[in-house]
Amino acid sequence: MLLPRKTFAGSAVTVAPALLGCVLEHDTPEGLVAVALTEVEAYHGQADPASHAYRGQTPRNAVMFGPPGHAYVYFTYGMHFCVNLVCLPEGTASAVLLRAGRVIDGEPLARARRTAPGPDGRDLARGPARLCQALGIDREQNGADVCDPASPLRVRWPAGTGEPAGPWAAEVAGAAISSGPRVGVSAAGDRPWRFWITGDPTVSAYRPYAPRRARQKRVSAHAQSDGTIPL
DNA sequence: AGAAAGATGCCCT
DNA sequence: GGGCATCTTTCTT
Repeated sequence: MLLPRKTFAGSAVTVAPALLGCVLEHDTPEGLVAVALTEVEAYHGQADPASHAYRGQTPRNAVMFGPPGHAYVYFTYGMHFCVNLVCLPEGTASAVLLRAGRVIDGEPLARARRTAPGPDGRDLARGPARLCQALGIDREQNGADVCDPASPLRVRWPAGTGEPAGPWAAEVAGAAISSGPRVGVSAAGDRPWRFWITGDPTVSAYRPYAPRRARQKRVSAHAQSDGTIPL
């Protein structure tokens, strides 16, 4: 069961933790690879100095300003792709960067796509660029509608579940959610807009930008009944 | 026109 | 822990 578009109606900061535990799958001629999302980051559009949309709309970030529920894929460092899911209505830019996941389907294909898969499956999709590599996501998927059942790239609830009534999908499965500073972000690095499944081995190993006193903060207990985070 | 930096990952020491 | 690979966007750092 795919996530309905209204899942992406809120801002990235509220949508990001709700995506943890949900499944991103990419169906290609080579086969299907699916990952359960374990780590995400929110980028809050033009109000966020770290967002690609901070300085307004450009050809590159146009998808971020489009309707919610679409994939914004960008190329970086001359060799890597990263994928975001767009939030908020058309005309506004807010997106969730998908940083890591656990491969739950199509592991042989994911392993074949990765250049340095490592001995265990933990790092198959650990890190935003590795996640894209494992799933075979590149420029072709920029703008893809992840809410469309006919789309090769889509997002669904965990198997056998529907929309969680109160808590988030990851918590339905008994996991706790943590938040902390974003990775590689110098501007606004203090905002705890990185979310991950507590203790999950597939969460990327990078330290937060300002790690010294930026202690991890548990947000699960602070979540409101509608699944949003008080800011 | 040109340059600098970037929401990184890999491999080597 | 650090250098390298290597390209696109954006602004003239």
